[in-house]
Amino acid sequence: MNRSNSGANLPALRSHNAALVLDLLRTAGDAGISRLELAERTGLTPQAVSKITARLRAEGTATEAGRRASTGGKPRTVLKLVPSAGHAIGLHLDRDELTAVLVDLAGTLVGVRTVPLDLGAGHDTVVGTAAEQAESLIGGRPILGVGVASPGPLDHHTGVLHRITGFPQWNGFPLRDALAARLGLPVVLDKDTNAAALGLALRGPADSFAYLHLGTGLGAGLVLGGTLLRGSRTGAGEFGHQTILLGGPACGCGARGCIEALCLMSVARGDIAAAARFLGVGAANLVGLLDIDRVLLGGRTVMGAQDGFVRGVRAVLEERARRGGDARAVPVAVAPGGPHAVAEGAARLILGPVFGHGDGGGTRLQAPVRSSDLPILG
Amino acid sequence: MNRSNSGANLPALRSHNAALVLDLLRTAGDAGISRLELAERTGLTPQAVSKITARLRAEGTATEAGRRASTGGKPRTVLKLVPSAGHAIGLHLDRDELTAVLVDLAGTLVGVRTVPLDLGAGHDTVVGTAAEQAESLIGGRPILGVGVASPGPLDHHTGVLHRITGFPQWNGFPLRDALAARLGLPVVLDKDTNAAALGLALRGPADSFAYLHLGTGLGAGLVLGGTLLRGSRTGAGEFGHQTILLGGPACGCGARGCIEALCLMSVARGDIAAAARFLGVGAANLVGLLDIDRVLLGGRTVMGAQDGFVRGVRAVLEERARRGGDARAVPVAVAPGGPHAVAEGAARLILGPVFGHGDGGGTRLQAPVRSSDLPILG
DNA sequence: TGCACTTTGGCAACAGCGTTGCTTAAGTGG
DNA sequence: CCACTTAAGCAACGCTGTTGCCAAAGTGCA
Repeated sequence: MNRSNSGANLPALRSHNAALVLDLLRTAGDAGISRLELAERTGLTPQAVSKITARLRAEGTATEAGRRASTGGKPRTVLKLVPSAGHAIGLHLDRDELTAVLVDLAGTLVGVRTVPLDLGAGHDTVVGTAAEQAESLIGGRPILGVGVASPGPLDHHTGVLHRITGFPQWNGFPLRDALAARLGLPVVLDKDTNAAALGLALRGPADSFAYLHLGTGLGAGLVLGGTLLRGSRTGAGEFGHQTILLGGPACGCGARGCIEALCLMSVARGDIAAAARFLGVGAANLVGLLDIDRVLLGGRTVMGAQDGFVRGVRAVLEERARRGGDARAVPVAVAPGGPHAVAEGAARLILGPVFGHGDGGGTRLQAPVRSSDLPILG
Repeated sequence: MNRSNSGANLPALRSHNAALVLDLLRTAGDAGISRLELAERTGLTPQAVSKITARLRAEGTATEAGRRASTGGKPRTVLKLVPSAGHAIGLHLDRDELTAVLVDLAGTLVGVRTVPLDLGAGHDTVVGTAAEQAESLIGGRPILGVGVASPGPLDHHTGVLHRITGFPQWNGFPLRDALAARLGLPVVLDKDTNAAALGLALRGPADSFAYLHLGTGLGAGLVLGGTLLRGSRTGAGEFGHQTILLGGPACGCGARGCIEALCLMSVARGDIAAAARFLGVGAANLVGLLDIDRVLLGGRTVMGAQDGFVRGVRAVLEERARRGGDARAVPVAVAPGGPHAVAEGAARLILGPVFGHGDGGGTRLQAPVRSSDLPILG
């Protein structure tokens, strides 16, 4: 059950268990999972799992798909998620382009559209373009909702943008509500780095990790204990302006010795190794402070010199591990996912709550979201 | 309900709601709280709250205590927690002394004992002394469990100590199990900074804060979104060895420019203002990265020059807020709680789960903890 | 081929949760 | 004194996961 301040009743109990089972089905993927395995993993009795899966099958969100080999008795029946039982839209609003994706319940990409878009154009133009792209992908399908990833800062709870660097005209604009009104769908807004981290969290097995994004700026998405850390005012992840060199070179933020400034200066000089070392020092600080399992790198600058950045960051973390007497350093890798990773992560803002992850942001999809509320079953 | 991977059944539902109500009763303190207010706060129906509070009253953990003024009808009956319905022991194992406290359900200090203790003495001596101090405080009362706060690093899940700086002989010692076997009570082990932070979390209203402890070393306890962050290997909060001055003075850890080294060197020179500024830079990094609401300072060194440290850290944070255009800087204060704060926080390791906070650590008190399982009600 | 055994999974009855509908208790105000 | 308001409990209820039992569907040996 979610750590919350609200009481739970029978429907909440039911949703919780259904979401848990759905999540295990999702994680199992094409391999599927048997009822008894579900019972072991959830701690529920086999009979309870039978009832829950029967409901899910009746709703169309799960299905039987073959059997396992017998171990001396009746063979186990394999259950799988039916990915087409629900879809979500993910929008990545970047400074110069808009990427829209349609994904199914399993998170599989069903459709993509990318169009150039000047974030400096008027509110109506941007909202209109975003809505058009979303609608063209939907194609009449029932949609759970729309997740939007935007450069920060912004307020995830209210869905309002703040002062985006270089685009002050968006300050205070209620993007979530504007888009929700235009599309008639639930919309959730979050920072691009958070969306990327969320996509990675649902993809991989790492319980705690940091996604470091180095593009025109430097930011981080933090997943701690399986949960995305947004902070009190959706401000968490401001990694670029961590001071690592007191009295160092001036940064655009007004301070000195910020990681971002040091990295970008090195990159501008063409010295990737130096940039990677600065990034590594920041990563080492993160690893120590938060005790994370993994560091993932992304962003256009990193993608332009993947090996150099991974090697440089890894070297700093290995040095740190040696000092601490740890057998193994925290692994470093380039974030998987390709060019639509952020948009796909944005879609996960919608899919997450269906599987019991997070709270669906400011806009609760339902209260609580239960599988029987999937629109397709309406 | 707790974000977990385990299914929930009716007893779990009942425990969850009972814990929620108990927590509201605890928070209300001497002022008490009415049934209808409980219903509003939990989202449960008034009738459900009536049933739950009736059970709690029957068990002895809650009681009626007067009525509020009428607002035109029957006046509300005020309910309060019965603090004496349960007690917990908190032990603070420090390098040179042991503090043991006995607290009641409300967290109120009932008894304290402090004895000198050399952590360098043998395992049996230390465990024996700890057990003796605990037993002398218990005095036949039914006890929920014993929380132990120790210098890190250690593993909170297994209850095993790691390589404590200066006391390598404890490496790998299963302190939790040793003490549990000796006392016949559930024991939970955690780092001293975590215990301190947990005590502060249950005391104040701040949802997210950092407790920075500057004594012989520098560490942090992080509470994010109401939950103590322990990290994957109970390693979170290693704040002292954050690099803030690349290529700076050498630190005992083998790196250069660690906050701890910079702070302690300044303190050694008697330059509290400089130490506070270094601490402030680290705090500013934290505030940006985690978007916390509050910074609290503690530890012997801080307590020796409270004003200097608070002013210095505050100045850095205010400068940071000005740069970011924020109206208000994150507030800084000395952590309240007095000399037994850590031991009291350790006791909260046991009390927390009763009120639905956290998971009770490696040793689950019960599975799940429900109020009817309080030993006193046996 | 037949029978014993193992394992899976559903049916039916059940205890217990919060909810609903209604009644009783205990005040205020004209 | 009576109408009204508000609080809180009783009883019946729907629905949850659980328990006890049984049918289905395999394996393996005689």
